[in-house]
Amino acid sequence: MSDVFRALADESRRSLLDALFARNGQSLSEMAENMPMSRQAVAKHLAILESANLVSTAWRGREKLHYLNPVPIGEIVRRWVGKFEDARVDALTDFKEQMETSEEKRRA
Amino acid sequence: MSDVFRALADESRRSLLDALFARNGQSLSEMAENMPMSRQAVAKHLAILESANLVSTAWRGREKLHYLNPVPIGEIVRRWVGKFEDARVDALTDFKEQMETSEEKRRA
DNA sequence: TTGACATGAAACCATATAGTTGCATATGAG
DNA sequence: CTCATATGCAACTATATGGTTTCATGTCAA
Repeated sequence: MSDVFRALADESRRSLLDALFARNGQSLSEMAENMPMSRQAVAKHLAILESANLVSTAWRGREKLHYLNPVPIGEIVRRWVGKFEDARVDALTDFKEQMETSEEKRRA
Repeated sequence: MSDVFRALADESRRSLLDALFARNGQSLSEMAENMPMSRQAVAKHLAILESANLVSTAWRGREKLHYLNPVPIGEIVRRWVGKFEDARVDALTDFKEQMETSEEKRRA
């Protein structure tokens, strides 16, 4: 869970996921060509995505192919974030009430 | 967008959001009491959450009250993550096909 | 007014992170 | 076999990050 959020926190890594979304199964070299950094840097990012289970890999000869992970880790994120969305209306209510209370106090 | 993911990347900040989910409208001091770090550290975390628009604040006298932001930033995250979930099945298919191709090649 | 309380701000420190370069290893092609 | 290609690994650097401590400011209450 923590790994997933930390993996997604980096813009370069989100770009890599976008690249795989556009074309799945790319090799490291392929992906590195489209990133403004060294191959080694890209390899590190991909390793982080892999250990967060957002990407899975398969070797084909000397190429390491990268795939968006079929395991729906995204569900975890959605559920966690969704929990706060469910509280949205109540939060707004509480907020407004608080502002009014504050306003009454100020006038008194 | 980037701010949101970076804000959510830290465990302490997710705890603070959880705390506000449990009881909305807490003051800085209140929140700091339940965190294993100094008040100043908590203030920094809350500032980050605020600038990512995940939390909004209102002053009541000398207290600064914190609220889960009614603006549904979560939607952004859900939509971004959801995009990849939509690709889930295709990714799996591509992956399997790739593995089979690879297998045939190996045997050949 | 005075003092206690709530927050803000700044300097500082240790570690984590994102990147680099250089070299080693493994595999496919000729 | 030999060489070019694809990746891995390790050392190193700069900056970002999360935390601390100290001090300043603002507000309520007696």
